[in-house]
Amino acid sequence: MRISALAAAAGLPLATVKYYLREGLLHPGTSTSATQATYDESHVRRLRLIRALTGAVGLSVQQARAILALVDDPGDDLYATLGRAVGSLPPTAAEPSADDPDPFPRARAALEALDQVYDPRFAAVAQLESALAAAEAAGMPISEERLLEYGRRLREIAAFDLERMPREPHAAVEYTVLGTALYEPVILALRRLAHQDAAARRELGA
Amino acid sequence: MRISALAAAAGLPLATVKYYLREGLLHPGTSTSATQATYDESHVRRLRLIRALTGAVGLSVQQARAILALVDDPGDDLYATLGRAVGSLPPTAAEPSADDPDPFPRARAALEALDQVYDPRFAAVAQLESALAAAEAAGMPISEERLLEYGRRLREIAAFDLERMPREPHAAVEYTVLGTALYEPVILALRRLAHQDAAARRELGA
DNA sequence: GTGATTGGATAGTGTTACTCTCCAATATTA
DNA sequence: TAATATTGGAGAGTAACACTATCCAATCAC
Repeated sequence: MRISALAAAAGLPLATVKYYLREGLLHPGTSTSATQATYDESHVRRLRLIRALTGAVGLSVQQARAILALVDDPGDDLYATLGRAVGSLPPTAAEPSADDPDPFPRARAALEALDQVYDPRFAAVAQLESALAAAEAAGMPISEERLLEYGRRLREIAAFDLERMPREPHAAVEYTVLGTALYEPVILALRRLAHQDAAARRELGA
Repeated sequence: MRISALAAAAGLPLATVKYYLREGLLHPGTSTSATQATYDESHVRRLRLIRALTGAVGLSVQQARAILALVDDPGDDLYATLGRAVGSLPPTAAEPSADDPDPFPRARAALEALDQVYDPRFAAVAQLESALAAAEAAGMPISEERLLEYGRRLREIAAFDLERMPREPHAAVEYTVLGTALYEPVILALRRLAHQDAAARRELGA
């Protein structure tokens, strides 16, 4: 398959495929001469994955590259790889000042209340802190009761996810990293729809 | 309070405050002369809300304006207002072609399986469809089992949210719209942390 | 052999979220 | 009161981003 066929197969403009190639999101094809290279199914699949990440998940090209790099070439430590993956997912929280003895007080309290591991190096901790701080600044702080409720339900979801993780290490990383990213929009949409469903039932029932 | 004091109180550059004023996110102060106006606490609070929405929630200025307009001036129909609010939240899904008899097959099937209302006019339906399609395109389709599990947990969360909705209509709209937007980053962070917690426990336990 | 296509590079485009500069009209301060 | 600073308002400038377009000589396909 030449490049124009690849673009057609993925339903993308040729210029865009060249762009992804240039940006290193898509691995090069096999050169057959100075002005020719061939591409295969793996390139088509990769383009679909790139579009899923930059489209529905809403990643920037940079962030998508970081995630893809992790999937392509994971470390042997799932925990650390997952940490790095989460770090390259939005929202990107600001780095804490290095000398702050307690840079994430809200997140630490939350995790203690939930009886979960608190590791300030993990990017999601900073994300949680800034999300809690934002809710607070906006005049809608999250009560401990709400936090416990959310935390409990999400731990149930996470347990479900973990149960279904493939055994084989490379597949496990791919599943975990992509599952974190790809299923998040589904989760948000489902919550919004659950709200709508509840509101509709209330409207009709009252 | 003059504009520079307002900017200082909100911790923002003066130019940025002027920008939000120009863009209509922040209501004007009370003019006291041709080159003077005064601002009060409501302006400080509004700036904090704007930053929460554009920062942690990740809205664009356009999207934040749409959300704020809804909070300022909601219709009397909570269901419809919630629908409009969700429509202005990311991710923005493409409009379906008007003549398609079944524009959201995956979302429809999902909602039927969950025994929830299916209303194709609701923006979250399109969002769910594109999220499911993206997961599928990326080679990680969501099984019905997973959908049921996620849907059930998120309905529990939504029920909790609804229980705590204020009775007074204006407050209810504000709670619903801002709660949808502001708590989403918290939910994502909690899921990521639950994964991390589970992975850490497994690492140590094994 | 001739016109189309290729890989590769460079430059241009439209959008977004600020940020800067300027201005004359006021305020504040000395 | 005179010198200095600040204000509201408008316009232009900027940096990042995700493409998109143009160009080129080398090579294909017919």
